Amino acid sequence: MEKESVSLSEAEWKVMEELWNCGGATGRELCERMDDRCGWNRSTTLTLLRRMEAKGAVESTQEGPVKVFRPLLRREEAALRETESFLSRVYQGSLSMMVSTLSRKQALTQEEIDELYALLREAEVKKDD
Amino acid sequence: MEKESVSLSEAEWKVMEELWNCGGATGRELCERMDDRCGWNRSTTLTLLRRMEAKGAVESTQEGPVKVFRPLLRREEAALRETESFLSRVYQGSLSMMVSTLSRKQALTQEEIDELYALLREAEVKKDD
DNA sequence: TTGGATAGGTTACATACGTAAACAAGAGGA
DNA sequence: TCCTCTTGTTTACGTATGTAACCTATCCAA
Repeated sequence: MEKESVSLSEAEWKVMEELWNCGGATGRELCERMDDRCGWNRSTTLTLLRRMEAKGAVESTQEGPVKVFRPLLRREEAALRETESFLSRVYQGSLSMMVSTLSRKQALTQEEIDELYALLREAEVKKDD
Repeated sequence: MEKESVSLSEAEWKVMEELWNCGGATGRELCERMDDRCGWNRSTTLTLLRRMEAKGAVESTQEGPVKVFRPLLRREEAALRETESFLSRVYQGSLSMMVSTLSRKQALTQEEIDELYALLREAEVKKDD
């Protein structure tokens, strides 16, 4: 329930991804998609959905003969939480240290660099509000 | 042994952090530090070291009466691997998407923005080599 | 009415992780 | 010599995670 404390495992992220993309889907639909995308067995998907409902990441409603699952977490919330935990674990919480590492390892393309410039400019403008 | 496939858990990262900082230390020293920093029991630290040795993240040598542990993974390698896995899990592999999210959530300080600019400039210069 | 498709629930099981108690072996002091 | 401190090893245990088989309730078509 405390959205705060909900954390998603690797596999759960994949399911959430689907849910975020479509807003909500029946168990059936989700099973099919996860099979397509990850080759999961139907049971696997349903088990994950059940666990995710238990931890408050999704909710489900019985609609006639089937269940419809919807995300309870917003993608950005989840991403932000995960990002913070990642940065603190690996880079002492410093985004700059992360980018610096990527740069040193030549892991930045020119495209990314350009996009980042654009983002930074935007971020600065926004600060002036 | 395949450094490629070694992945570190949250707790293991903390131990590696210590090892990276000092280059190597005896079990005793590590137990003390982890107790200081995380309040861990001696056994906890030693168990982690053993598991980490098993997965090839550290090595140990018997030196006289004690063991000395040293990191086998380089910090940057580990950080890079972890970063890639994180980005692909949460942001479809896109660093820009991550920064964009942080920016939208006002999670960037002016200092960070400045540092990032500097890093990007450096990265570009380096590309000209 | 009845047997196969459907949708979902229950149980299972191996591995990973956090955490530590219990145990053993060596070394130095009483 | 014997006890205790130190250092490390073994064993343990609950929870999380990935993965899925098996079971059950329904409902439709033959």
